[in-house]
Amino acid sequence: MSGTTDVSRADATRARLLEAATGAFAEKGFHGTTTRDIATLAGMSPAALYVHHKSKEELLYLISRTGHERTLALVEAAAASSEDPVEALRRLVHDFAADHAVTHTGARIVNYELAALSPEHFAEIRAIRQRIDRALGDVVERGLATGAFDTPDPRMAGVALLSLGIDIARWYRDDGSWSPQDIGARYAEMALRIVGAG
Amino acid sequence: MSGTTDVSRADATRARLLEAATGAFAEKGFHGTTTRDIATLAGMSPAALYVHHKSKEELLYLISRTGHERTLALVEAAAASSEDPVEALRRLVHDFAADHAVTHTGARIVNYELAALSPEHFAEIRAIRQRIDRALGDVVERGLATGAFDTPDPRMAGVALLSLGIDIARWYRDDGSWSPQDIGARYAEMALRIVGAG
DNA sequence: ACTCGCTAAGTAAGCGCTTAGTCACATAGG
DNA sequence: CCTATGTGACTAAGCGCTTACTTAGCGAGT
Repeated sequence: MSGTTDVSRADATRARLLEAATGAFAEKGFHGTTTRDIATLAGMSPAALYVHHKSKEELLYLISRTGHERTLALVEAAAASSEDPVEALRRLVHDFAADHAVTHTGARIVNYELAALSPEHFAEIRAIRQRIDRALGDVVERGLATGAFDTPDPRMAGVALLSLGIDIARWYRDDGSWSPQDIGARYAEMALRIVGAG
Repeated sequence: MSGTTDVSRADATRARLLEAATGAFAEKGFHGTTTRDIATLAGMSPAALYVHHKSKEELLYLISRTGHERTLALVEAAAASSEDPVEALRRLVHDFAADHAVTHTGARIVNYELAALSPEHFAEIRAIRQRIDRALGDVVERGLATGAFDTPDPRMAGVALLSLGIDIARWYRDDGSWSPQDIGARYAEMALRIVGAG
């Protein structure tokens, strides 16, 4: 009982530190954030960070890996959600865009702080990104194969679709007038126009 | 004459420092770049930077302002290049996308290092960005007014068009297989599909 | 029941190092 | 001699991270 309590308390502290790091990295970038910033945001002393994590870079890696894995799961689920390429792509772009809006702080780190990762961590993350690209590319190819899509350069269209979603992390603000669901729905329609479905 | 020579030599040195800073900021970010990185890249001693520039932030500001002014000029020229909204938008997106590919190092700083600017410099830059947004928005509105475009949410379509171009700065590599002209042409076609022209 | 030693969580202080920026001085052209 | 250009040596401040230490809760031995 008490053991369990201790473990969950430690986990909560780790999570607080990760949340603090996410906010700070998203706002000021990895190199613009100090370990004191993170500790202060989490309401702890600078040394507490090192009780729970090996280094500042490890915090970045954990945030980046978690975010990438969530996105990969979301994209693969959407790709497999329907036999119909139109419906699969609609859901993929909808969920991808809405997720980038909801988790825009994390998504900012995921997409714009890759260069601050260690070479080993970067290699691991890059592999996940390639799986995301492939899942999207497969849906586009399915649509071309069935004749549902019509685009002169499918690979470039795929890059553009990803850009649309990723860039949301750059411009989205919580106090804006568009909800993540609005954005997801509109972006899904734009995506279908881009690939010539309709 | 010799006075002129001296001035142009100084200008060349300033330009070398700006180029070095552009490369370093684009690769490692403003906070991840040291003044020694910049000076070394420019082939000078660390102190030489301060002969020609007030601070590291001033370098960022100069790079950012120059880049934004170039983009604004390009966008306004494209918007005014044709009475036909379809042709104006085609040229705008083509030039915007191709320029982000050609100048991707500078464009990366322009779009992803805004938070590192001083508050005063940021305010100035933001004003330029708003003029860019407005120029694009005007073209989209013209297309809607003439019935050439058809889109349920023109403001969101405008944001998406900008995202398409801006995100090129994130993924474009000089050794890739697509030329800036290829990208510009394909992206212009995708843009017209997004706004429902066609 | 009650110490005792063990462990995990957390901190105050500060180490070794790097940072942006400064300054006295050297050099060269006029 | 004067000004513009550039440098090596320097400084104050801030960085990531470590260390020595405190505190609190736990099971084991008696």
